[in-house]
Amino acid sequence: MTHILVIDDDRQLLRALRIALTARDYAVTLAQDGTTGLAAAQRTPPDLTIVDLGLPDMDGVAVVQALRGWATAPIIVLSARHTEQAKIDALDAGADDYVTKPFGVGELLARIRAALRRATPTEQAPVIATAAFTVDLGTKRVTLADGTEARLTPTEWHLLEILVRNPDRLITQKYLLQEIWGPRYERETNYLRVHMGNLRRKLEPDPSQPRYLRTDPGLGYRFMPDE
Amino acid sequence: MTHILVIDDDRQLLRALRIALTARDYAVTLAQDGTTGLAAAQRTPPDLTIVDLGLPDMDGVAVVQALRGWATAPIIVLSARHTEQAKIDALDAGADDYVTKPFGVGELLARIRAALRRATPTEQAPVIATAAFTVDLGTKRVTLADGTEARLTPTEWHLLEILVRNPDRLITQKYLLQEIWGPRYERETNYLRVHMGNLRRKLEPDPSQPRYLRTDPGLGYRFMPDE
DNA sequence: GTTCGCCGTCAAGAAAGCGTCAAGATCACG
DNA sequence: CGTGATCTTGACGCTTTCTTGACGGCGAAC
Repeated sequence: MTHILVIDDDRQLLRALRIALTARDYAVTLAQDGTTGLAAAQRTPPDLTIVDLGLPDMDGVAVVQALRGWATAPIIVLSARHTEQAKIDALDAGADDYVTKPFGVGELLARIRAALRRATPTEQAPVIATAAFTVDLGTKRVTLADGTEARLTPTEWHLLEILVRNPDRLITQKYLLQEIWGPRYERETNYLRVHMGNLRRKLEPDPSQPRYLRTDPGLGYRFMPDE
Repeated sequence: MTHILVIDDDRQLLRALRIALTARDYAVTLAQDGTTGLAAAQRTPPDLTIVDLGLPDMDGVAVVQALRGWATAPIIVLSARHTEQAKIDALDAGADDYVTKPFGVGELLARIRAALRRATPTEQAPVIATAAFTVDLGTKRVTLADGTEARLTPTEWHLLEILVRNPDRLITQKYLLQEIWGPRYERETNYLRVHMGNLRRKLEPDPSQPRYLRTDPGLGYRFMPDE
């Protein structure tokens, strides 16, 4: 059954959503603030998350960012704010949709259907192995050839995850920057160079001669698995 | 470059969108009614389509359905209608998002980014093969007949990609210059000669007697596949 | 036969991109 | 409030790539 997590502090809205969603045969989890919501998401990862921007303990955008750190399931943001900048910020933080209150339940359900429809149904094998290191996307760990574990920073992990999920494929600098830092950082190719350098130092057998994390000058980077 | 198709009959809006989108480095195609829009989509499938619900010749929902018949690229619906049922119908027809007029351009751009972000990066990877080299447009790689990989510069790749996507078809110098360097460089045919020469040196079995990258004197170039 | 336009080639200087380093700035945590 | 980890930011050499101008070959027009 499709599992939906709702993070909102409006008890009345929570109740209405619970009824509407369970009636449509969704499994629903409710949370009234950001911290419990994130905890619930980590305990049992939902197939879709609905987040209110106006939470008592933290900003909704922060919740979206935290979720996007490890989850790929769709996120729909609810808000009473109508300002354009709020929408832009939430969407750029990684939200899939933004619905302004008040809204019709029917519309929200339709947007949920739309978001679920395009969600990748196939969670592929989350372990990528090379001769030099092994990446476990499930447990978020990288093990080196000698058995020791590589300690990656959040940014490094994010970078590695994108590359490793698309073996052999060229990932453009623009895409990486947008995905990791947001569209405003499209031109900060400095960031990429620094973090890619750190990543190579931790993973590559010979960091000065990258074997797995290759640069395509002027275009981007790519992860090259063993033959 | 990411390609966006806009189907709308509001000339003023079309103009505004064209300006905003091209400024963000999107390639834009405009259509003023459903039939020409669908034809344009079929001719060169866009990476994202924006459809107005109120078209002169057909209902926007019908356009969405027609597109969804064969295309998987994201669709964003624009509409002045605020009724909930209209939104539900459009979303259930296969639209990815629904934006009600009037809207801010910034918001639309953010929604475009969101839609493109989650678009399946696993779009089918066309591979063009000849006896001398193989071009993989998905991974952006060129392999020579002897199995080695050809290292192309960004400009060379750009040039090759355009030609190879249009086998047997003549591509004018003007088009190539506009596409790669921008409209101001229409007369710099020097650039083409130099880079085409480099490309031939890397790909052609006998660079002085081009077999695949042919010159049509005075007109332009064309890629000629085997047989 | 000459002239003209167009093309391919070459080489040198200019520009841009890359990896690296190190010094602040920022943040999380105790 | 201090500490350590992480991220940002700027600078530096180095290499690759692009631009730019010049040259000669070739064919068509005259």
